Amino acid sequence: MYNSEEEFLKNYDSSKFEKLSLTTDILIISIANEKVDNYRKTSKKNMSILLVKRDDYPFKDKWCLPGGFLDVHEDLEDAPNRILKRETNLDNIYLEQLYTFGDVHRDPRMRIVSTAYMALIDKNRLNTKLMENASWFNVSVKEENGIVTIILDNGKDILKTRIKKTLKDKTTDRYKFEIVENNDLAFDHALVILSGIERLKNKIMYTDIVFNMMPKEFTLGELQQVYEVILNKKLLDPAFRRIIANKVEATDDYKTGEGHRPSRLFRYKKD
Amino acid sequence: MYNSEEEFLKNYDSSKFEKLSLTTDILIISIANEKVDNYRKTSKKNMSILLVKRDDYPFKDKWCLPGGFLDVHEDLEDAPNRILKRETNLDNIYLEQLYTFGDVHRDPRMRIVSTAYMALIDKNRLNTKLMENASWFNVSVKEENGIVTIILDNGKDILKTRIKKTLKDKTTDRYKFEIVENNDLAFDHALVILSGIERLKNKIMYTDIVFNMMPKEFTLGELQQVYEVILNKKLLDPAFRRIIANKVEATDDYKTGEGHRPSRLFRYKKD
DNA sequence: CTAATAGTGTCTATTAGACAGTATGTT
DNA sequence: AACATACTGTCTAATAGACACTATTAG
Repeated sequence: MYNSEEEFLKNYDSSKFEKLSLTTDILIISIANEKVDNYRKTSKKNMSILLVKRDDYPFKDKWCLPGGFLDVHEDLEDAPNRILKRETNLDNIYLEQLYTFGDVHRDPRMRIVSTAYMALIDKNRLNTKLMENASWFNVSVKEENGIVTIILDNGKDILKTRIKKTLKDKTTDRYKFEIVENNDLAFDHALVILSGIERLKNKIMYTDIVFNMMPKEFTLGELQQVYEVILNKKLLDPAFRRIIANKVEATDDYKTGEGHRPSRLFRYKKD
Repeated sequence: MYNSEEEFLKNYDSSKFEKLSLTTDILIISIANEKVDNYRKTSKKNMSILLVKRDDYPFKDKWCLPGGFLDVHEDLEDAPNRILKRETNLDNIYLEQLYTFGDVHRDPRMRIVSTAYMALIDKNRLNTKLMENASWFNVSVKEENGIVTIILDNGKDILKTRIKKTLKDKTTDRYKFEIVENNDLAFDHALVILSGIERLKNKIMYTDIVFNMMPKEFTLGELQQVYEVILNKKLLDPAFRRIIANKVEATDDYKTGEGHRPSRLFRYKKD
């Protein structure tokens, strides 16, 4: 054969294995505020994700996650960052690899493996209009008897998916997801959405990732609401404040004009 | 353009995007027993991983993780299972996707993206000889000042790698790994090894994955040793027994002939 | 004044950490 | 008998859950 690595590489024929395409899909998660008519009540918070309406086959007119093909000359992580820049015009977005999906028939066109990422953003940072065909959808998740129902709502369209969730194995915390009902989401993107939501939920209590979705300054009530939206349950005030006490620092300002006692503004403590 | 999905798919030209190769690397982790000369002492346990010596370029004569190319006609998960079967002759091995590595220059031959998996096995299940060139290496990990030193030892070769570990971001628990020193491991496999070890370490306290590495019956002392090897620290007996109390059930048998009081045998409680 | 949220004190229950003690088979 | 490990009791510290109370503004 060859006598050195250089010689080997010079003669290497990369075509001997059949190649395939790799794409990236990105679940961009943020928090939406919904005004409530009662002037005293605080605005309701929702988890919201960015979807794009497909204007071409396959899955024409269905909604899907922003994504695209990995260029052969870019690092794997560069692809989601490039797409995030395109969709939001922002740099330095929190990005985390979620999972790589690679079933043979997940794309009807051809064999495509896709690495899914999750990005968290603070909507206040957005400084340009969304791309055409893109839209924020409020997310609501319900779980009953091992079936997760996800409802996505952008004010015009309401998308509904149901996913069966079963433990892969008693020894682990990993689930097998199977789409039971899905009409409006393209590809297997419902699975990516659920993976991301669960990842966020799991991590919120032992990391500081929420702060990637918060504005510079916020009240503890607002922060608690975000935790509650993500965890999908109410928290007790004193317990919550104990948990986040050493993650935040008080500013000298208050949020006033809310029809009730003003709330102190805090910021994320970085040191 | 096209008027239906069928028509679109019939005319789809999959060659318009440059394709690439995808491989799988598998970190197979198990527990090794090391006999101690003092007849009273219990045998020492080690974490051990399976490596393969490369007999071809690139990285000829270096050690690497078992792996291989993903076939265009198999699901992504099938590739690691196929390789596990080849290397161990076992089915139903605990397998978990770790991470997808895709830097442009991670393979000197060409652009290759690799999805890494972690497999956990109980060595007692092994019923055939290892493949030629394959060998179990005992693992020892030390962390000092953000530098992780991994030493792998199979009784003949001693491989040493040092990896710099820095938090990607204060808000998260994800680290950036950079290889600082590495002579004997091929590709970026040192990173895969560290990712897997850390994943196992993180999960051991809140899942039951250890039991994938345990024989059918074991003493609590043995089980505790495995926890200690993975966590890299001593545990207090009463605390340990509290934690695993409801995961195991006692058998009627004892392990005798050990030069000290016999220990009851337990098994994993599956219900 | 009142509705609505802000913010705190404190009791209790649960869990983790630590240490010391007793038990028992092998040589 | 002595060694090494098996196994348990109990005290203490730390943390989480629960409830009740006080504080403060816009209207």
